[in-house]
Amino acid sequence: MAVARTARHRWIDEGLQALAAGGPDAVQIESLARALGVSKGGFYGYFDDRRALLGEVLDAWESRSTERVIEQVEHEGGDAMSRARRAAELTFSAELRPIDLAVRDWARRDAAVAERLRRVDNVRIAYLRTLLEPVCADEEDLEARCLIAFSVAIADRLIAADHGARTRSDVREAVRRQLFAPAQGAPVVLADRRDGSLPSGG
Amino acid sequence: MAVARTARHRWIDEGLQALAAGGPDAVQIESLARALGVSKGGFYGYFDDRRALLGEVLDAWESRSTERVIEQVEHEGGDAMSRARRAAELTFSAELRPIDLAVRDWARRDAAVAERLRRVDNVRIAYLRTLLEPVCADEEDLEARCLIAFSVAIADRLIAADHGARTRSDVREAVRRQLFAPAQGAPVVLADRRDGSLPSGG
DNA sequence: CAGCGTGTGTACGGTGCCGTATAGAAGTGA
DNA sequence: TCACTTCTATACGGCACCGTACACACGCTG
Repeated sequence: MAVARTARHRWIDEGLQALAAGGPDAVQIESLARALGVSKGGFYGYFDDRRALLGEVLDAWESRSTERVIEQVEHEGGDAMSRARRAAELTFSAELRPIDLAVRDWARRDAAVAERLRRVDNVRIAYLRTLLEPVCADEEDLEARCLIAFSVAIADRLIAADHGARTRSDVREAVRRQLFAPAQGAPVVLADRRDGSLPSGG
Repeated sequence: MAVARTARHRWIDEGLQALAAGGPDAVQIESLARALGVSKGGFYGYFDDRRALLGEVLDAWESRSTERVIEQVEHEGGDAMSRARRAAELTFSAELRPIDLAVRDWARRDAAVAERLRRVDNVRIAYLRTLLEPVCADEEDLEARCLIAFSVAIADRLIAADHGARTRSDVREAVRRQLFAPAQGAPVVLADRRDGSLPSGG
């Protein structure tokens, strides 16, 4: 059996990069082949067609941006605010963020992609809820804060506006403090859980 | 002089629709021609090439989503919160929102588009500042609230997550109330300006 | 060193789009 | 009615991409 000269996963990785850089339309077999330094000859040995590759590209993105991130964050530990920041860092890292944005745009015009994105976002928000729950007054407050946190994280690179003397990073930090500030109506015992421990659920 | 059978602006309008539906790559001359029920023959009488059309499509979007919106909102009046809601409604209307999102995605890979978007977003945020300024404790608070408001408005259709029993609209309303709640350190006189009047600047 | 299987390079037909050329149709003015 | 101008339909060459066909080359296996 001859050795695989261009491994299957290299097509997927290259596909992820193309998706990040130019959206699904930019995931072109001949273009990926050029980037890999090969011809497209071998591609159809691994994948049925272009659609099949796009599906596997989405699979790869889905697993990398949910399970792997949460496992990593929980493994590192820390209080709720620093875990939230770490989760955001990992989820919206330099490699994953552009893919995330490309998938969101894609989801606007492809129902199957939208369904995948819904699964991913629900996993992410469920995790975010566990981090924000201790400082919130009630469920409505919790949902509002989750939506804010998630929206700011996503829209960050989509918004082009300036903020006077402040940098975007300054403003984000202010938002973060506000998000983790105890609600006026929240129980003091919860508001004081600054060590990041979750309510023991009793 | 013969009458224009397919007016110039019809190409631009159709281009806006195509941009909204499928991004800049979907703004194809032959495709627009089919949608207009003509052939592409006449197109090159109005525009040099495809790039020229895309430029004018962006011009149209830019003017419709800044000046026209603000004029309309100021004309209708109301307090700050309802004016903010109205501005969001107009800016992110059923026709304009998909264009907005498409332009944001486009701006990630085209510097000229990014520069246009920056202009547009700065106009929008400058207006938003005038609405939020009365309830804010300081400039940092103001910038944070502006970023939140803008991010939630933009990310709304990009986020696919559910919110348990609540609808997205419920959660957005909760965010809105929080955004317009007077800051704990804010001057009472400003917090009470619920009629929407701006500080007279003295 | 043969013989084989697997991955790859190259070539091909098909399709869809861009931009140009050119002829014709539709309206205008004498 | 007859030029004349202006817009449009059609046809064309060029290009880039998809998916297939086929032949070659590598590297195992005996």
